[in-house]
Amino acid sequence: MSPRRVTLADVAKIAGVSPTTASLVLSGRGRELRISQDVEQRVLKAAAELQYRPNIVSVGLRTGTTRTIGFVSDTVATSRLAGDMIKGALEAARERGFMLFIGETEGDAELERLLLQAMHDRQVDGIILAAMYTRTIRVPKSMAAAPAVLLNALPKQPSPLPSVIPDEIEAGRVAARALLDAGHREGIHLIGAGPGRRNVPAGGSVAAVERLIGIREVLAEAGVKPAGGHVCPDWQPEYGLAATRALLQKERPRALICFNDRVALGAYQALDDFGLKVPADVSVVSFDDHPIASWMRPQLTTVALPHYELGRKAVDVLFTEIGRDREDDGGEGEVHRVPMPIRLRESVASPAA
Amino acid sequence: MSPRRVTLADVAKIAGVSPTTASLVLSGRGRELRISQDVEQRVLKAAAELQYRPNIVSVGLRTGTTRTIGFVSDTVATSRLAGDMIKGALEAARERGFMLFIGETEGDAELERLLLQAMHDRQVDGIILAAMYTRTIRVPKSMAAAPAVLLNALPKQPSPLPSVIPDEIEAGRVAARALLDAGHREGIHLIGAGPGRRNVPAGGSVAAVERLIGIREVLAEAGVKPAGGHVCPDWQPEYGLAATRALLQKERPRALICFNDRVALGAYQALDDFGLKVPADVSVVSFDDHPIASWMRPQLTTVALPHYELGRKAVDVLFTEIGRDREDDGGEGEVHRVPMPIRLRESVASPAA
DNA sequence: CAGGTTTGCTAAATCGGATTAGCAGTGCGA
DNA sequence: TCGCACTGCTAATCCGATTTAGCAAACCTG
Repeated sequence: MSPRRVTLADVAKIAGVSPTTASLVLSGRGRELRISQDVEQRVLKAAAELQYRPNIVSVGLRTGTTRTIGFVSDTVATSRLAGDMIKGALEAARERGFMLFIGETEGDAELERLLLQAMHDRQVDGIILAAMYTRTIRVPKSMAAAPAVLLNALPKQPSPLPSVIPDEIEAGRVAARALLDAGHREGIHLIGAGPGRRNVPAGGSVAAVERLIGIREVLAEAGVKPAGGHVCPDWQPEYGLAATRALLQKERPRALICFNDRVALGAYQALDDFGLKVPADVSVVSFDDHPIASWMRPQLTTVALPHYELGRKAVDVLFTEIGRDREDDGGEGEVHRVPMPIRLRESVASPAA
Repeated sequence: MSPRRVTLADVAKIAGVSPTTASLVLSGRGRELRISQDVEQRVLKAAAELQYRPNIVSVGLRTGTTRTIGFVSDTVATSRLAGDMIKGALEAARERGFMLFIGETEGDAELERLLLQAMHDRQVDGIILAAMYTRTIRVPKSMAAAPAVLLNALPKQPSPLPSVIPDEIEAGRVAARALLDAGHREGIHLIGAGPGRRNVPAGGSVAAVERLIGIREVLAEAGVKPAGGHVCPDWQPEYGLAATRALLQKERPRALICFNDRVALGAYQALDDFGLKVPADVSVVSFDDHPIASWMRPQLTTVALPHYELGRKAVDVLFTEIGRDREDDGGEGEVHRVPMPIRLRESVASPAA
C-alpha cells in the first residue's frame, strides 16, 4: 500500500555518493565543505526525482530538534474567541516550518503535568502555556525543561518566563476616551466591575483590574467621575441583564461601559425592556469584540481582544527564547503587551439628544 | 539548566542489567521472556527512582509509531462551534496516550498538501481531515499514506476512507416533529432553504440538503405542506433578517424553521420589528445550538450539532482504521452518522393562542 | 622528489530505544 | 558422562538522519 518512504540512503545510492555527502549537500553545507558542483547537482537531482523528504523523527532523534512546539491551554481551543489565538500561533509556526501540538488541561493540574510530560517526551522545541481569559497562573516546574512562553497569562510567582498579554490598561483608556470624545461627561455607568479600583469579580481576572485602571485614569484626567459601577459575579449575559435592570430601576444612565460583549448583550436586553434606545438614549461601549458584537443591533462599539495577534506574538517570543542561550535566565521574564484596537460601530452617540 | 533526560541506559546501569533487559521489563515483555522477579523489581525500582520516561522520538524512529495523530481542517480550529470538535478529538486521543497535531488549510489545496506532508514527515499514526461545516470534499492523494478519517465531510469522489458526520437528516426530522408535536399544521415557513428539495444555498453544504430532506419527509408524512421556503445565500443573521422581513411583509407565519441559529437570530430581529412575539405569535426552531441560542430571548429551541461527539467518534474510527490491515481496502469507506440532539427551550409553543 | 597542503569525498559513531540472535549456566535423562 | 533442553540474560543490529574524524588523490614547494 504505502511504498516505503524515500530515505537519504536511497538518494545517495541514485546519486552514486555516500549518505554523508548527500546529507551535506541537502543541508546546504556542501559549498562550505567543498563538495564539487557536479556531485552537488547529482544529489539535488536525485532528491528531486525521488521527492525525498527528510524524516523529521530521525532528525529529531539525532539533533534533538523536532520543529514542533506545544500549545497547552486551560481550555482555549474550545472557546471561539480564543480559537483565533491558536490560529495566529499556527500560522506563525507554519511560516517557520513548525507544527503545533495542542492540549487542553481543563484547569486540572494533574492533566497539565501529564500533558507537558507527553510533549517533552516528544521533544518539543518549546512550549506555549495559554489561558482562556487573561489571568495569573501558577507556572509548573516542568516548564523549565524547555523554552516557554506564557500566553494571555502572567506568572503568579516571579518567573523567568516571558509573557504575552493584551494591553488591557490601554484598552480601558480607549473605551473611556470613546465616550469622552462623543461628549459624555455624566451618567457614565460601569457594568461588570467598578466603580472602585477594588470592585472586581473574584477569580484573578487581569482584564477586570486593568480595564478598570485604564477607564478610571482617563475619566479622572478629564475630571469625570463615573456615575456608578456594578460588579457582576461572572461576565455573562444574564448578569449584565440583571445589573443593568437594577440600575435602570433607580436612575437613567447616559452611557454604559460594559466589561465585555456578553455583559453588553444583557445590558441591551435590559435597555430594551425599559424602552431605551441605543445609542440615542444610552451609549454603550464594551470589550472583546466577540462575534455577537457585530450581530447585535445596533452593532456594538467594542475594544477588541487581539487573539490572532496574541497567538502570533507568542510564537515570535518563543522563537527568540529558543534562540537564546538557556543559561542567562536572570530575573523576571519580559511582559509583552499587544495593543487592543477599538471597533467603532453604532452604539455610541453624543449625549446631546 | 535542563539536566539531560534520563535514558533507558541510565536505568539499566542503576539496575545493574543490560539495556536490553531493562527494555524488556519496561515494555511488559519481561514475564514472557523469562526475566527473574528479582531483576524485574530492580529495573522497575530504578525506573521509578529516576522517573524514567521513554523518548517517544526514539521509539518513533525504531517502531514507526509516534503515538500522534494529525488533525487537519479547513478552518475548524477557529470557529467556536467546531472548537468542540477538536476538544472531543483531543480527549479521545489523550485517553489512549496520543497527542494531536493540528493544522488549518484555509481551504488552500497547496497549503493542505504541505500540511499533510509535514505531518507525514513527523510520522503521524493517522490523520483526521475535518471540515468546518458539513460538506463534500476532494480527498488529497497523499491521504493514502496513512490511516485516515474524514470528519464532518464526505468524499467528493468514491473513496475507501470512512467518514464521520452529524445525522442531519434525522435532525431535520426532529426539528419538524418539534413543531408538529406542538400542534403546528399551518403557516410553517422555512428560513435559509427550501421549500423545494433543490432550493439550497450554493456551496455543497450537506446540512442544507439533508436537513431539508428530513423536514420535508416528516411534514409530508403528517400531511403538512410548508407554507413557504426562503433560501439565504449565506446563513448569516443579516440574511435571516432580510428573508424574514420579506416574508412578514406578505403574510403572517405561525412557525419558522430556521436553518441555523444565526439565521434565527436575524429572524428574531425581524419578528421584533413587526411586533410579533416568540413563541406566542410565532414559534421558532433552529439548528446548530450555537452559544447564542441560549443567549437569545426567548431562548432558542434548536437541534444541536454534536461537535464534541463528532471529534471523539472520529478518533474512535481512526483507531479502528489504524488497527486494521492496510491491505483490505476494498470499496467505499463507511459513513458514521452521529445523532443530533434537540435542545428544547422557549421558542416553541402551541399555535392555539 | 620528499614532505606538506588542498581538495573532495566517505567510514563510522551517534541519538535512544526495540528486537533478533545467541551465549553461559543448570538440570535431566540415557 | 555426554548431549539436550531450558533458564535468564546480553551483544549486536536497526530505524534514518547528522556529524566527526580521516583517507586517497592531486597539487605545491623548495
